[in-house]
This record gives sequence, C-alpha cells and structure tokens, in this order.
Amino acid sequence: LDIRKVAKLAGVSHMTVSNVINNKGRMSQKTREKVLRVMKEEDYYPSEAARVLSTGKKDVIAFVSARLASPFISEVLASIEDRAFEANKYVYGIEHFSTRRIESTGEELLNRLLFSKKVSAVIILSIQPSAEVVMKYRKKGVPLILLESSVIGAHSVRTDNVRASFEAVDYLAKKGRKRIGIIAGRQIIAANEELMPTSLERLKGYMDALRANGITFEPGFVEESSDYSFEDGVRALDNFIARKADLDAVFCPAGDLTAMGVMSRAKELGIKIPGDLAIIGYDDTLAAKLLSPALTTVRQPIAQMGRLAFDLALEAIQGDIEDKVINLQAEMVVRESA
Amino acid sequence: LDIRKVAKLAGVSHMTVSNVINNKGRMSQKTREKVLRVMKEEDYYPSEAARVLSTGKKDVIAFVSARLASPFISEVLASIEDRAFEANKYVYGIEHFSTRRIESTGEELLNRLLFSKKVSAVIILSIQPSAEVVMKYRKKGVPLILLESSVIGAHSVRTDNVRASFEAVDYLAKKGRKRIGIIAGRQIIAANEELMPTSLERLKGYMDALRANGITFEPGFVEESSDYSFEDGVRALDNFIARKADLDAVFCPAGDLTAMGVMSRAKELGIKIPGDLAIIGYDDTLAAKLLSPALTTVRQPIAQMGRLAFDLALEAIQGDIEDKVINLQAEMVVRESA
DNA sequence: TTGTACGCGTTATCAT
DNA sequence: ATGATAACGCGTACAA
Repeated sequence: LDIRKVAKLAGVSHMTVSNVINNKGRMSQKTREKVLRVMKEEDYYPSEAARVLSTGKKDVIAFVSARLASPFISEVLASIEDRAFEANKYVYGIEHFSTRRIESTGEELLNRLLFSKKVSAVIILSIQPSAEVVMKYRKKGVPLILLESSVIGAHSVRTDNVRASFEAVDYLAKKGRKRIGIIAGRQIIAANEELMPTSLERLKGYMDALRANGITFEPGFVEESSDYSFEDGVRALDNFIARKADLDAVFCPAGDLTAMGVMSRAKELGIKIPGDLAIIGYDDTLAAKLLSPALTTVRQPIAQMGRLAFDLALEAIQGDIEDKVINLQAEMVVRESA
Repeated sequence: LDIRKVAKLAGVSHMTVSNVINNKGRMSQKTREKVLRVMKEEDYYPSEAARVLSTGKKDVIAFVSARLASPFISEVLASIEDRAFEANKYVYGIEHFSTRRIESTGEELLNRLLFSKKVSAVIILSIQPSAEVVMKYRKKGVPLILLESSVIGAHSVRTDNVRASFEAVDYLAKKGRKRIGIIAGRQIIAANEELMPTSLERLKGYMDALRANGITFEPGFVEESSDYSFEDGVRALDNFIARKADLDAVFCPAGDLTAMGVMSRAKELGIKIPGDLAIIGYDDTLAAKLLSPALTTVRQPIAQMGRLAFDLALEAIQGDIEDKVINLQAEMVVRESA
C-alpha cells in the first residue's frame, strides 16, 4: 500500500498526498481532509526507508553509549527524551545505540550512523571518537555532540573531571585514608588501546590528589571497568583483594552502578563500609542516596547535561553553529559511604 | 558514493559488490578481496534505507517499553542485548522505543514499527497491545513477543502475577498489617481507558489476599503509576497522606524504582520503614538489596525473561512457530523493608 | 496540482 | 558458472 494507491483512492495525485503528509504546498481544505481520511481508512503509513532514500537524511538524533543499560545512561537518555517532548521535535526520532562489546571505540558504529543510517545528529556519551571520524562528520555536516568529554571539531557538554576527582580523592586522603584504589574507565592498563579522555581526566584528578597528600601512586590500586556495569565493581573488588591491595578506600569514577557492585561484594565479604572501606561513586544517580550506607558520590547535573545536549543538537542541525563547549559543574555529595 | 561507483573502481559489476556484501553467490577469492579493499579505501557503507526499500524488511528487532529508562527496563534490555551478542545475531540490530508521553497504548508506535519501519520483530514490555494491532502483525507475519503479559495471537514470556502478588500481600497481612495500600500500573481509577492486564492481575492478587485475610478493600488505598518512575512513588505516598489513608504497608507492583520513590519520600517525612510503613517492591532490580532498608520485593527472573524473549523472536522470524507462552516463576524475596 | 526523474540496493533475467 | 542488464520499491524535489 503505497502513496500512489492512496492518491488514487482519494482521487488526487500522489504528490498531493505527499504534501498533505508534510504540510507543504497548498491544497484545498476539502482535498486535505479527504486525503487524511483515506490514509486513516487504509491504514497507510509512509515508508521510512523511501523517505530517507529520497531525502538522503533520516530525521533521527542518535544517542550512543557504551552500553544500553545503566542508571546513569538511562537518566541521561530520559532527560534528552524529556527535552524532545517539550520542544516537540524528534519526539519519535531519538534512537539509542551502544558500542558495547562490539568494539570499544565505536568507530564502526559511528560510521554506520553517518553513512548507512544517515542520521541528522549524534549525541555521544562517554566515548571518545577518533579524529578521523570527527572529520568525516564535519565534512558531511552532521553535528556531533559529546557528553562528558570533548574533542576538537565537535560540540560538547562536559564537567571538570580532573577537579571533581581531585576533590573526591583529596577528601578521602584528608579523612586519613592511605590506601586509596580507583576503578576507572576501560583500558587504563592495557596500553595498546587508547584510554578515553574522560577516564584519563578522572585518573589524573586521582593522581594529583594523591600527590598533593604525599601518597605515592600504586599501579596495583588501579582497576578498570570496561562497561560501567555492576559486575565490573564486583570483579574489581575481588581483584583488589586477590592482589592483596588491602585498600581502605575506593574511588569509583566508573560510576555509581559500579560502586554499587563494590558495595554489594563488600557486604557479602563482611567488609564494613565506611569503616573498613570507604567508597565514593560518580554520577549521583537516583539510587545513590537510598543505599545503605548512602553513597558518597560526585554529582553530575544529569538532567541538565541531557537537555543541553539535545538543544545543541537541534541548533546545530538547523543552522551551522560554531563549535560550542558547555562547561557544567560537578561536585561531591558527602553521604555515608565515605 | 554508491554501490555502482565501488563496482566501477573494483572493475566488477555492482551485483558482484552486492554479493560480496551479503556473502552470496560465488566469486573468485581475488575478486572478493579486491572489492573488500575498495570498500574499505573508499569508506563505503551501503545505504540502509535502500536496502530496506528493496527488501521490504528491516533487520531489526524492536524493543518497546513505556519509558526508555528504569532499572527494570534497562536490565531486561541488557539481557536481550547479551543474548543477541551470544547468538551473534542482530548485534547491531536491536532498537529501543518508548511509548512514553506520546500515547499510553502504544498503538501508533506499533503501527509505525510495522508499516513505516518494517522491523522484523517486536518485543513489548509491560504494554498491552490492542487486538487490532495484534491482528495486523499476524497478517504481515511479523512476530510480536510480549514480556510480562500475554494476549491471544502473540508469543509471550510471563510470570504468574496474581499468585506472586497474592503472596506478597498475604505476607503483609500475616505480619499484622491492616491498612495495605497498592501502587499499581496506570489507569486503575480512570475507567475510560483500558487497564493493562499485567497491572490488573497484580491488583487481583492484592484483592484476593485482602479477602483471604478478612480485610476489606478500600478504593482510597489504590494509587496508580503512569510510567513506573521514581517520581510516581513520591507522588503516590504524598497522595496517600493527603488522603489520610494512614497506611501501615504499601505493595508496589509498579516496580522497585517506584518503591524507591516511596521509600525516599518516607525518609524525608520521618516515616520509619518498616516500623511505620512496610514496603514491598516488584522486580528485584540490582539496587534492591543494597537499599537501606534492603527492599523486600517480588523477584522476576529478569535475565531469563530477556533471553527467552530474544530467542522466541529469533525462532519466530526464521520459521513460523505456533504461538508460544512461556511461564516463569516470580517469587517474593524477604529483606528488611517488610 | 500534476507528471517525471531520481536515490540505491536487491531480485530476477539474460548473456557469455 | 559468472558477470552484466533491467526492473522494482516508494517517497521527494522540481519543472511543467
């Protein structure tokens, strides 16, 4: 059932139907209603593929993250969705993709979104695209918005990772913690792959704080999380223990969910929090303040980040805007776990 | 840059390129490599739209939920994704949509997925499609898999909502709770719209348990959650209080997240849990056992549900299978909140 | 308002 | 057997 059949049934040309669908051109009210009625009666829905094929653009803003599911990612996505609803744009047009497991860099996915899917814009969370990909997007005029980090040639909404991490670790040190571990984003140890700048920045804040407090850095106190999952936290704590790191604190910039994994495993092992082990998470997701003990964490302005990213995408799609970098504040929220 | 240009550069027909892409037909190893090389060099990615347009099918399994973001939804989605990865099918081909805010029934979205997007299968979570939509899917041979509920003419993976809810509420009653409220899925009170069977079943379990314990049902003890959010829990508790329901327990089949909202609000108001108010959630999401107090809840076998739904979708896409209803066990997990 | 060409990969047909 | 050619699917841009 295609557009021409609908046209025939309505006694008009298929172009008129197309115009009705897109609110374009001019036609009599009567014609418009007739067309609408036939569409409804025949249960006609235009083929998205045909539309994309002919316009060369898909009216979709893609959202890309390392995984599909985590509280932090969910909350960011929800805020983007909320904003879309308010603005009444792309209400049906936000699609979520993950690079998880497939490839760490997201290179392939980003290429597909650009060349195969031809989306209108891409919002990236916690992933660092290569310079080549950024260039390709630029060349095709498709806006790229990074959340949590930034890169030359793309827009971004970010916070000061170094400062916030410093603050958290400095707090731990000032509280007398000496053996402070960190669970950071992937690929800290394996040197052959790139470390994501976001993680790197947080690691830097950690190291700076150690130095500022006269604590020497121990490579054995570093664990990596590949996908910010709960399980990564469980695993990390087990690894620390197996390695006899004997930590008295863990800073977990991989996020609250991973921190929850640590907390959960610690409880199972009878490790007292914060007595034996202080824990600081990252993000301040909904559950953080309800945990037992309530999680001390670094709050990111999640809702704002999502909304701003969406607005940036919209602006960039409409008129070509200069690269814009929006800096927001992240700050530590002290609760019970540290 | 289209397939014919690549063909020209590789010195073959565009059909050969197509065959290389799809591993079809037979061509010399040399030819294949040459084509592959040119594709890589020229950064060629086939247009998804053209592919869909010509085949009439999109190689995508759609996942539909009421919102994009909640721990429960996230975990279900993650398990589907995991399974896809294991099976090495639809790894790039799972797309997530939500009916949130747009329309409660999902009717429009389901139609779009079927007619506009032409997806290969749809997995629906916690939404009750109308009989007409189910029929349309049937007619077009596109598998529909319901999670958490079921309907004639579609596959489903579900648990016994009535029994599990009965068990939870019966537990509360046996513990001496007399004024037991419930926060169920949307549209309990507003009679003009359909109640989702899942919620209805859980409500039935609640009412059965009340009756079994000689407690009379109070309409004022029922609150509805429209999208299973944290905020809905906050609001629900406020409403109960404003209404002077004076509850001593709340059963929250709307899910753990909503239960967390209740718990959070209760803490703010100085209501002791479980002393003043016992709370039972639903789903047993990751955070449940880490809360303070740890949440007593009804465990759903989330990972299994997602995996089975994916497998069902796969099976149904390949060969036409009889309608299959898989029943799983949900059971109460007693922790501290009740 | 309407007719025509176009975008791009696939299926089916035909030639070597 | 392979490779080349033609037709098709379905909206949209643009000229008539």
